[in-house]
Amino acid sequence: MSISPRRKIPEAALIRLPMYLRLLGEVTAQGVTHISSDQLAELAAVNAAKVRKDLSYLGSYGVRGVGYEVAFLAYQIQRELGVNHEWPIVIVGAGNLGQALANYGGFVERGFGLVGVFDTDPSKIGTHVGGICVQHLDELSEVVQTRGVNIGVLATPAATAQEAVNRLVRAGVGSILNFVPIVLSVPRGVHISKVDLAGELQILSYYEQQKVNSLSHIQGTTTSSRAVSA
Amino acid sequence: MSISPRRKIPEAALIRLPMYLRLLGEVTAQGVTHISSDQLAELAAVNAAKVRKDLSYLGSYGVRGVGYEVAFLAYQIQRELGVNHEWPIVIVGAGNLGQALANYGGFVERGFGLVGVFDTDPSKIGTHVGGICVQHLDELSEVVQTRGVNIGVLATPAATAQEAVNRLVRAGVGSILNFVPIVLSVPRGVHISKVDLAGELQILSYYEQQKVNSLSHIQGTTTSSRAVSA
DNA sequence: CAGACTTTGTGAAAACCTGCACGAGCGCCT
DNA sequence: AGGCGCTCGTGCAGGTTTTCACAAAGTCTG
Repeated sequence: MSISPRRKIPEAALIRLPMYLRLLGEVTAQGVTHISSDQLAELAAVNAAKVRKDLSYLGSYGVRGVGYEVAFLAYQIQRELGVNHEWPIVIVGAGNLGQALANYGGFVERGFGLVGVFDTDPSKIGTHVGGICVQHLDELSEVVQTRGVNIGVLATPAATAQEAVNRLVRAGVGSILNFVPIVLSVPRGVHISKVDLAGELQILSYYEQQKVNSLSHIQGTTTSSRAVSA
Repeated sequence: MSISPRRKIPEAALIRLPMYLRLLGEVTAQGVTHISSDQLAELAAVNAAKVRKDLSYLGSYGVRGVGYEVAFLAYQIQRELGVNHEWPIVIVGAGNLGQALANYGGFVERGFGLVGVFDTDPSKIGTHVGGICVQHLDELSEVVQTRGVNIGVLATPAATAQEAVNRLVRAGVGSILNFVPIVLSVPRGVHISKVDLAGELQILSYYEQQKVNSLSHIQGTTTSSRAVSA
């Protein structure tokens, strides 16, 4: 009846699938053809039961007493993620980050071909980044539609991000990877995945601060206000 | 007895604090002095009860019937995150991504001053990125110790990432923001935060694939095997 | 000052995720 | 063929996160 699996994969499990897929690629390169949940768990630094449960959402592709066939499992994950074929992507915003992402080899390497880079700054338009000529944002819709783009990367300044998203959505993009540290509003059905670089550092800062605090708690409070400057 | 709050903030709540902090900064710029959990929830696109519970981990800083004083709340979040003072950071790996991160203004803007960029490639060493002269990885330990660096950013090729992490840890770095798509092993107490750019796209790809699948399910299975190439 | 109104902080319920433990199925060896 | 050892798939218990709902505590008005 249905070509694709019927179940929906829980978010928490979904997040780990790219990691499993990458690890399977690595062991394949080493000539490994079969792998147990224990071995994969070790490589992924997670619990083996979790690996089995994650993989069970794809179907019963393991063999009891043997493990998983690496190539077959990798294919099933690819199919479930939809990465068994290429996805064209566009980048909106050709600033620092946008340019770096355009040049980042990791995307195309994993099947995401860059087909457009857009900006509104006249001084950027016409320059080449990542083998692509930067176009004006007004061209976005045209490119998205002719190339069948579903996924966009947002790397504009904060002030223009929402407008850029509106354009992406209007053009037909259904999922957006957002590097701009603001909360975007999008219609139902459009997926946003956020990467907040400074936010990540602030979280790490919390853990480091905790260490400092617990140290000063033991030694007394002598080190508490030293580095407080602008 | 203790300078800092006694409780530990749950991971899930911690992740949202940087967002709240940024939003508070924005409303401050607009002249807002007080804000309710409802308003903040709207800005953050989350449930209001969640906002209140998140903030309650910091202490009882709200006033019933009134809301939160923006400046005071912002200060408390900053203090809890440890971002009320500067943190020096280093970047290891001066490739595409490393250079872009070094040039990325968002870090310094939020209190993370770049004090070193390291690589092992002789052709990179001596070049300037983000206002910093790229040094050989052998200099890492010296810089980390003299500058009191606790946080490092990892952006090397996959093959050398683990070795780079080992050096960071040995030098005394306690938290690492990892952009390299491999599983790192670190001693207990060292915190790793992972950003897998291609992985994020693969997750978006899943959602887009789901849309395609459900469409073809309704219309019949005609579109299922067209773009499968490469 | 009392009563109406607002908003916080938090118990309790619901939803979700993780990890253990074990039954079930498979291959191999004798 | 039968038994043994290995590993998957999953029910269940424990933990975490989210959401609801409401008492408590404050402001404001007349």
